[in-house]
Amino acid sequence: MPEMLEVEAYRLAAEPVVGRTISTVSAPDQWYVKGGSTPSQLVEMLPGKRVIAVRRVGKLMLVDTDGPVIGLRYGMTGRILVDGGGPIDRLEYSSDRNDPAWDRFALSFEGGGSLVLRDPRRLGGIELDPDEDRLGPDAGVVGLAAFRKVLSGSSLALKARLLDQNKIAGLGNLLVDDMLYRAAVAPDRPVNTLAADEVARLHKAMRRTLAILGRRGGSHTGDLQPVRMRGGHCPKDGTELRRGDVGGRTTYWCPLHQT
DNA sequence: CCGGATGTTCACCT
DNA sequence: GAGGTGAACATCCG
Repeated sequence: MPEMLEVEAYRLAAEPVVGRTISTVSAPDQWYVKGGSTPSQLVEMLPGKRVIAVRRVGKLMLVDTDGPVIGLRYGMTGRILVDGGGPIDRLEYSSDRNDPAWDRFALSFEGGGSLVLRDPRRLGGIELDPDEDRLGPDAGVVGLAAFRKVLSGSSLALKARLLDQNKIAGLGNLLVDDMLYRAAVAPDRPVNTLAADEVARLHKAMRRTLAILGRRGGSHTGDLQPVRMRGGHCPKDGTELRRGDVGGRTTYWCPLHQT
């Protein structure tokens, strides 16, 4: 997905629909509607409801209404279109084509305008009243003390724990690799071997990574991104990067300075 | 043609 | 329960 930086861009783009009233709903894909709801329930329940706010926790976007909360997940290739336009035209690993056949969910509003979720690979989803409590604290706001709790009581690999949305919400594959690169910590370190100063370094690196990549324009603008390939070299010291599977995801890191 | 890509969930192991 | 693995979803790119 879009990781949290992209979802935040989507959230911002959706702000203009706050205050509008939903007129019609399109949910053509049953598989895309999660959490035990059915497309027909959405189509019945949402028209007439007014949008109160658009929020985000981690990678989950939440549209508050005076009825149910609408939860939007973007998977890896989901984009938002608001009143016909989108904040991100080109998405890494998605399609440059722009086929309305990939519209998995759409709201139309009284007086005009729309909010559309366009998702080629269909990895995202819609859920009414999603359980927000299952998510860990948002990576953008979590403080050092809470972050220490995230990284405690487990022998799991560091990267696997950082990707666990129930422990800390918002980080994806690219953001984690870049923050670990900056923090100079190896992704396969068991969480319970991290020293207190390393955890502090990770927290600082996470915040810097989010700020810098946010400014640059997204999760794909990390320092590791240009060399994220077989045979890539560390921008810091020129060492050939290691490539491996950590936490079930392809991972690149520098074997020299990330320890 | 094949493998792999910003993700999540579920089944099935140990 | 914790943790690992592989499959599933569908499309594009090298």
